[in-house]
Amino acid sequence: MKQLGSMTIADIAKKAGVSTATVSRVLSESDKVKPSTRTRVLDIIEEYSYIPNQLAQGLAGSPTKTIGVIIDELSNHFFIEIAEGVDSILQNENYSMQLSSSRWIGDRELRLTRSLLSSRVEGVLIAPVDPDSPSVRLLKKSGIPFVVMNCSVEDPDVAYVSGNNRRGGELVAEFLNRNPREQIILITGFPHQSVSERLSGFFDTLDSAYKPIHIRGVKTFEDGHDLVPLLLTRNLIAKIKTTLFVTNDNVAIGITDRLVREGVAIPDQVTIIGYDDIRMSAFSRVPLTTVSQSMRDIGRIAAMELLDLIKDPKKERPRHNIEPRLVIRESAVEAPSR
Amino acid sequence: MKQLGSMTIADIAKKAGVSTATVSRVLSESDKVKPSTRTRVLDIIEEYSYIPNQLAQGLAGSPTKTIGVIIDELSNHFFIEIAEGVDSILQNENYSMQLSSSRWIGDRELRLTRSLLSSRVEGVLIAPVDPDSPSVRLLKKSGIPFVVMNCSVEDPDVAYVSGNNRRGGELVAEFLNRNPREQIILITGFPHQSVSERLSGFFDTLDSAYKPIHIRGVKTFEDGHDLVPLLLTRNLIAKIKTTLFVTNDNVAIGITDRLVREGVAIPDQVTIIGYDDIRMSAFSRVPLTTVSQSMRDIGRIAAMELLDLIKDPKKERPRHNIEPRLVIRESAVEAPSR
DNA sequence: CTGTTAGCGCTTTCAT
DNA sequence: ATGAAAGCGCTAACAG
Repeated sequence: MKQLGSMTIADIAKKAGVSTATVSRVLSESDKVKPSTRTRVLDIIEEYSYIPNQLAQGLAGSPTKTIGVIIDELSNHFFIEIAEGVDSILQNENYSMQLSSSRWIGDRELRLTRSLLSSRVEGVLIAPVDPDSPSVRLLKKSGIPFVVMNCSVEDPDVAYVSGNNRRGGELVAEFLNRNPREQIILITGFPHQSVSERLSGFFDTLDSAYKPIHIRGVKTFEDGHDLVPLLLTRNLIAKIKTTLFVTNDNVAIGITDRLVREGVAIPDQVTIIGYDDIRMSAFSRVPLTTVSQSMRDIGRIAAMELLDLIKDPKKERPRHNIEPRLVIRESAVEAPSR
Repeated sequence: MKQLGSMTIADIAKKAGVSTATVSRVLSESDKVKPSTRTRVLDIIEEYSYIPNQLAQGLAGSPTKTIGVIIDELSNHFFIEIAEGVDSILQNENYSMQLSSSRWIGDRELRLTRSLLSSRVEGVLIAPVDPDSPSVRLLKKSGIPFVVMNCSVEDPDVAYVSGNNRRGGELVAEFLNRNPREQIILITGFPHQSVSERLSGFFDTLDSAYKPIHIRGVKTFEDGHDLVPLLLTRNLIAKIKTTLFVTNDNVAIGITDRLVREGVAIPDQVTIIGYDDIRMSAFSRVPLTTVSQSMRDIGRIAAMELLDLIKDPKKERPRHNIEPRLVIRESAVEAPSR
């Protein structure tokens, strides 16, 4: 017996005493096959556990039933939750997802995009490093259906699903205006459109008396952890009543943990507001007050829209801005104490 | 100009005034091309942003440079950390990974496996629902290089990388023997080989005076959360000094959080020991004492072994049992109080 | 160094 | 209802 995987449709055809065309027909569920021969073929297929070669199928023109998904980080719960949302939709439609991570590297993102195009996925979902990145331009040029996640794109010809980041920033500023503090420190990680939007909403709304300090490049749990000593010595957050607005829950959780270890009182002395509301945020050292934008929804909506676009490519490009809301937990509470 | 993606090697060949073979050669970096024609071809490729069709390449025999990865859950940090480890290795070797989740459903796992085989990945990494699942048998039959993760397999012909789960269970039991408590409750989720092994190591080592209660089917953060009221009323854990051994950190974190909310003192009244040491465990409501088995290492080692296996398919199948260690944090401390 | 050509495994008219 | 045959886009001998 031939090695599994090297068996071809021709082998099956021969054993069943039919032509390859017929085998192909039973494979594609086409009903134009006499039931008796159909079952005969199916039996042979079963007997030899024959698996059709997807490459050949794709090349010969049948749809690959695969969509590509590119996210920025595997190790960031934010993106994983998006991927879950996507997965949950695709599974119903019997599509499979090809997931990969750009690691925030534009070049890698472009390579991944090329690779997806070249493997003839039917569509792609991408959370790009930049809304105007080469990969997005490539996708547009390619004509393949795609939707951008976690970015809003100017170009009306590209579909996207994003949180309303400006609004999120405003929510935080409003909270701060209601609950004044002596000092505000902004902590951000990768420079990304979503972050700038959050900040611009934030600054436009914040009482102008505030002069927030801005610390950049803080990207991970560990970075957050390591930042705390600096905050303590340089920004005197143990003396000055401070609010930390951290534009990424992962980092906020790291900071919170270290702050607790250092004996800083949260939220009395230091108040922390995160962004994203990843699942962990409710369970962290001090449950995190944060801006919630359901990532699962972003993933789900993006996937549904993509599927629609695949069915009808000339459909108008949908553009979603999911409304965020501020979830108050323990790290920063509404204090009518003024 | 042709639509990007429908452009073929023949089009490029014609425009460059060479044969398809030559274009193919410059594509494959083969050095047997005169530099001048090489650059000419490259220019044309650039100009039209031609991307070769991977399906055709694969069909025609060139390696796909892709490996398939099947995990049980996307939403479980345990598996994500494995995937990260895998990704970190593959990226260096310029392989890409096709990641998908079985959702603990054997049938889905089998479908995914079939799909991977049928798309001619060069190898697969799988964390199977069961070490003896149909997918593993299929993989073996297929002759494709693969390594099982998070399971140990009897069959000496299959490679695996797993934690030493028995030993992990022993570590917990030893801790309990050293730090006696009035009541022990075992909390497990999906029935899985890794869990049974943990339990058997645990029971074999635990002082026989203990009669642990066993609660099954607790699978997620939320499940853990929701279990607490029951523990309180049915098992009186607020009265009886209890240790909870939870074989999955996700669940342990959920339980811990709820316990804190309910005002139960950890670790004085209730002590919690988890398993896995996912990254979050250090940052959770009460930092978790847990059995650590570096998942990133499991992923990394599995990926390296797979790559080796791809290079030399007749190589002996490696079998790794990663040694675990107990990480003491705040949810259960070593108490010389006896 | 480069071109010709025969497949790779499957789908899909077009006949029958 | 089924078969024959022409591709799908690319690679890999084999010639030259």
